[in-house]
Amino acid sequence: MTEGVPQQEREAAVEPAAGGGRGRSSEATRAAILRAARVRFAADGYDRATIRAIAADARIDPSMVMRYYGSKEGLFAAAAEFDLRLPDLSDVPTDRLGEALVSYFFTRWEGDATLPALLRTASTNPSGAERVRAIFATQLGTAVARMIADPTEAPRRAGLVASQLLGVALTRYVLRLPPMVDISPAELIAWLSPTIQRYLRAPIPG
Amino acid sequence: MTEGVPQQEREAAVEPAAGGGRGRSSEATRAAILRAARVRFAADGYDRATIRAIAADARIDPSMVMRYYGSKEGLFAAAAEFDLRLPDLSDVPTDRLGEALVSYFFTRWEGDATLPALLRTASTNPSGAERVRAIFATQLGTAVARMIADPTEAPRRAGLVASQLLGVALTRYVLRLPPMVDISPAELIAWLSPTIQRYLRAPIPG
DNA sequence: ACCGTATGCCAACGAGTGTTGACTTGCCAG
DNA sequence: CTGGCAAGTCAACACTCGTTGGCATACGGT
Repeated sequence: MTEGVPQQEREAAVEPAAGGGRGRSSEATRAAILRAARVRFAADGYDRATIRAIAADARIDPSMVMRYYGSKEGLFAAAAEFDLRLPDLSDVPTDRLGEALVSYFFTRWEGDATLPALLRTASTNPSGAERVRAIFATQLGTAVARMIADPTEAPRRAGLVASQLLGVALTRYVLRLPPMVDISPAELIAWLSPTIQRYLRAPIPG
Repeated sequence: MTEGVPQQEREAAVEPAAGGGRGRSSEATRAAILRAARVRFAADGYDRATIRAIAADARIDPSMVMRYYGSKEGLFAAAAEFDLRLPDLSDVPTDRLGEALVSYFFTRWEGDATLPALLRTASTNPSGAERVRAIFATQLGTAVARMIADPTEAPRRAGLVASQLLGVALTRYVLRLPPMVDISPAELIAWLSPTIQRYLRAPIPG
């Protein structure tokens, strides 16, 4: 009763015959494993997501996971390849950067369970936490740096932005606090935009 | 190399002889177990914190944990007994409620590792998540209800407040994003107070 | 002195984990 | 047709986990 994913209906549709020339379909199984791994890691986190369960979802033997990805850590590393895909916001008026960033993050997350997976894992797994640190330092940090005048303020402002956005992801997708689940994305965007806007552009308080 | 707590120096000082009348010191061991459990759960989360490790920290046999707390779930339930201890803010001017709440949460968290433990656990353990939901629905929800005019808005506003405050706890104490770790509590309070103030008191946007 | 009882330890069980190696199957080149 | 090779299966190993029951020990009351 602690399962995150129903046991039935695993890997419904598979590619009939992947393109390539030689070698039957090793790339297809590789992809199937990765897909199943993403779902399981997302639902259960690193520790509770077992290789056996992932293999069962992908309808292959657990040993194939080892053959293709070396170890559970290796599989997770491949599954958690994560690109925020932050768009270019250079033509957004500076007083609407907050709204643009919040709106984008929502369109990105509502259909992709990778971020909750990352949060779930990073909470208990040191290498998962390191990965989140790297993602936000490089991707969000550099994006924020382009939005502000003094680049030395970028890390601090990016940290504040992350604290609010990850807080929403945590309460809405992971903890599932009812008020945060029930609220509509539009209303949430309206509430959050001024916050992010201030973290990005307001003068440093003191 | 995945250990959260160094193996040495476990349970340094123990009460020489707890007060009571009969029965040597069962209450002392009970407390020692609970203390060690809090540390381990805080550092490692529910899954990675093993009963054997907790028992070793408390310098007793794993079976004693079962005797006193029935099961690992029971131990966690006892260890995660969590009271936000929100103070009475009824005499705070309404335009400084945000600052008061943020300041309080900081004095509460900086010396107490229970909240990170709860977050770490709730991320992967369903009953842990349920506990967080209950805590914030009852404790924070009712506190917020007393701060606003229309009580029907309380859950939504409390959810928003939780998203920011838990986001800070997550990024500062669990993920340890460098910018959020390095920033001083005073500066963090200055940044966060307007956010919380708005979530508490601003008219609903639309 | 004795005994009941609470306190604690020890060894073990059963289940589940990641991981490994040897075996079987089916395809394509020669 | 035949040999080689990649894809996949199977059973098992070594380990750790939560949990259990039996056994030792030392206290307090009588």
